[in-house]
Amino acid sequence: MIVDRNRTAARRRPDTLFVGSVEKGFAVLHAFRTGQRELGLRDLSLSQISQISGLDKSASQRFTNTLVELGYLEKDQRTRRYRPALGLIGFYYTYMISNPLAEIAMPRLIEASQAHGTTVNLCEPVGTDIIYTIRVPHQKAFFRATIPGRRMPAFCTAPGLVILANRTEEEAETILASSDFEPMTEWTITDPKAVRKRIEKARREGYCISVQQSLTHEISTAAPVLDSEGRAFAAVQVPVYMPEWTTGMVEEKIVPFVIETARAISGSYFIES
Amino acid sequence: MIVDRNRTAARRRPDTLFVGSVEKGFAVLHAFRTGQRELGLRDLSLSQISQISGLDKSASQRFTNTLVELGYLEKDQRTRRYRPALGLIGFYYTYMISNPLAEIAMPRLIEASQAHGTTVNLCEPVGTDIIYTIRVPHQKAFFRATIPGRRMPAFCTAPGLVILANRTEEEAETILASSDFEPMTEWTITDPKAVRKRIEKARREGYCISVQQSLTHEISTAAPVLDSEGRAFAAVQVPVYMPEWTTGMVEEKIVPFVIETARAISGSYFIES
DNA sequence: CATCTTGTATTATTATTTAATACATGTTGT
DNA sequence: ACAACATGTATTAAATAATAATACAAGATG
Repeated sequence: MIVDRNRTAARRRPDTLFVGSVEKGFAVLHAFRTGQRELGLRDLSLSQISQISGLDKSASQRFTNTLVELGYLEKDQRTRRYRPALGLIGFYYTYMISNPLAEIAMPRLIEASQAHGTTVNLCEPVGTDIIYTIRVPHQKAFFRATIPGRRMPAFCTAPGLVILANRTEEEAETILASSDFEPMTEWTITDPKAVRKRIEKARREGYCISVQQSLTHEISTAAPVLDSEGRAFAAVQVPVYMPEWTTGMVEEKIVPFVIETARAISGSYFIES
Repeated sequence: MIVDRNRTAARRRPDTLFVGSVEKGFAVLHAFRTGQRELGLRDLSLSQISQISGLDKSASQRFTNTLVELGYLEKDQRTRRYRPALGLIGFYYTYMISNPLAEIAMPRLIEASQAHGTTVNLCEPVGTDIIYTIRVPHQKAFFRATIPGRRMPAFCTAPGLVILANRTEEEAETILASSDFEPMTEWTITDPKAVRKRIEKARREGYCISVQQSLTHEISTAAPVLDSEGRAFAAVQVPVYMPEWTTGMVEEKIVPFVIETARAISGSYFIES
């Protein structure tokens, strides 16, 4: 994330209610996600933070120092490198505890996971991406794929497609228009036409199965969580792995309870609000 | 969290590398945790944010606006109230993905959960508290008790005590000295002498069982994750509930695999570093 | 051992944040 | 239904607090 230095100029009216220092602080934290994803680095030096965040050396220094003092970064005195600190995870709790969807979904996801012996996840859409908000892990998997908060493009994931399928035509098109269609695996379908066909299929069938679209060996199944108008605002997702599983087995054993779980959450949420 | 307005004066040397605006931004986010815990509020009005954070009206306005623009808060245009937004949960991922302990622990926790049919958690210490960093849920429980990022006082939780038991005398004393010994349930042991006895017991036995100390009906079992010097830097914890479980059953069925899982994580971590 | 890169500390400058204020909108009680 | 109050929003002059330049120290590299 490169901070827009001329934010005020770029906006219609200079936003005097926007505190740039806050954005810059987050830009530093954000550098760690980028650094991990693009360079595979767990910790970053000051100059790396500077490069990735786009902040100059002095700014990196000040914001990094600030974040260390606040407990959101920690510094290895030996290597002089920084890494995310424990203070960060409190924000997950803050979000979840005030999230009515999570409260309703959690027991249902746990129940489904236990009853069917698989991992069961909840996803919520953000821009062109989906985020895994709740994970109830049940098999070992790639470490990345077991952590809540992971972000994936909507266009190549079952939960993303199933949410797009249950939005208005315009909404879906807007999201697709700003998607980058970068492949995640060698099997990722990146042709926009093919992606649209998958969305149509998901709309007709009420669920979506993705094979190795975002992770090798993974068969991902998802069904939408709908509000009272039938608009998707979340998805239940279950991953299983090849070669133990085939799409045939998934259709028989996984699809029904994924749909059922998503429907149960939709129903409870409807009553709540 | 009340922001120290005279931070520079309060510190030995005025810290020119500390950006106060960042702290204030986090103070606003922090207000939501406090608001939820102390007032049970899911969303907050501007004036509530102002009251809880200690920032004045203007500051609350600016920082709240900023956080909304950055996607860390969302505003209900109807009620004009704010609540934590999805952007926040990315920080959990950022922390976890760069955390070697988590990577080692995750598959072991999943395995243990599956093998023994219980929830299995990992906790890390912060100041006088412990934080649940990984949760592998397996039974339904209080919603709060299923969310990673939850913070609890060390003195009244099995993982907290078992970590204190495997620190130096001074370290443990320092932490206890700044603990507030506020009871969490009507059975919480708050007498410092009794707490020290529990720590000694945990040190001798290598594990700790807590009955209804932080949550009613909960029997909590924990064992320490140790570094090569024998210092605890995390704990494996398993909660079960009364009356289905008794301490006798826990000693027989739970304790052995909690110790075993913690030991396995310690061992792998040792090899890694 | 010299050269380069990276991290740390200090400062004058000014741009950004600030707090006061005024206005708009909503809420409450009689 | 209206008045009185509380709360939210927008604007601005003033000055503090953040900034970026610079110098120095400490490692890394060849």
